[in-house]
Amino acid sequence: MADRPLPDGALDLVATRFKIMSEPLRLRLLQLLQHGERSVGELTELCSTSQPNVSKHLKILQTGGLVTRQQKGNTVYYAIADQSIFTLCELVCSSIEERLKTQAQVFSTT
Amino acid sequence: MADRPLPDGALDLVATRFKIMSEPLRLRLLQLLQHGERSVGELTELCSTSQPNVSKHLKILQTGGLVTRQQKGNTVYYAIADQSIFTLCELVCSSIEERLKTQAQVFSTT
DNA sequence: GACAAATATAACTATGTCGGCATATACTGA
DNA sequence: TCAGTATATGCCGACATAGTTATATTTGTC
Repeated sequence: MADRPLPDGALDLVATRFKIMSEPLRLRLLQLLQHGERSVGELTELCSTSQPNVSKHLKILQTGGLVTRQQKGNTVYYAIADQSIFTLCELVCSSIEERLKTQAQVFSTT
Repeated sequence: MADRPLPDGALDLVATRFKIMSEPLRLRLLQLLQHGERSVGELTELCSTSQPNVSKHLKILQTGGLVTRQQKGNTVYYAIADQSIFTLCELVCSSIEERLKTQAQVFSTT
């Protein structure tokens, strides 16, 4: 609720965070990790895309601090690093839902 | 708090919203509109970029439903359509802040 | 050490996006 | 109607990004 404008350099940081979350596959990965860590192999199976592609996106998520990486023996497990991610998604979902409802009403002029 | 996963097609919609908010200039425009409508000319002056560029980004914001457009005579006023935008930004800011603090602690091993 | 499995990286292509410039459109007033 | 102002659009070049394929790297097993 603080009314301070975003600090000057902060705009870029915030934009970067949003950009990381602006790819459907990355959102899907986050969603798959929501209830616990998963290996790259598991994620690849669940995403119907190539393993290199999954690795690349996981790296982006990790670099952005959204996900943590832990190696156990031969396999690597990724996990959510920041639960606020899901709050963001819920907020956006609600906003979109409301907008679509409003748009829909335009057509139901009884 | 609902624990339902995002509906299937929703991922793309959410990603699209995040993508719209992933450009510094667009965030800047939203910030400038936070306390009331502004004309394209005003926004252009405050953004140190070209007027066509501002118009283009405003169109993207409008198409995404983040901003409304109202024409009064010769000038066009844009305004925030969805206040939840700022909640998103604050959440991201807090998250980044916390992460940076954590990273900073690594260096202060007294 | 040799092999197999899991993950990461590199090189490439195709597509998307930003910003600038020129220009078109819309409105106002004389 | 003509000039002037405000905004939008089209085109272009530079650059970033997603996905694929091939390959490298790491780890565990024999």
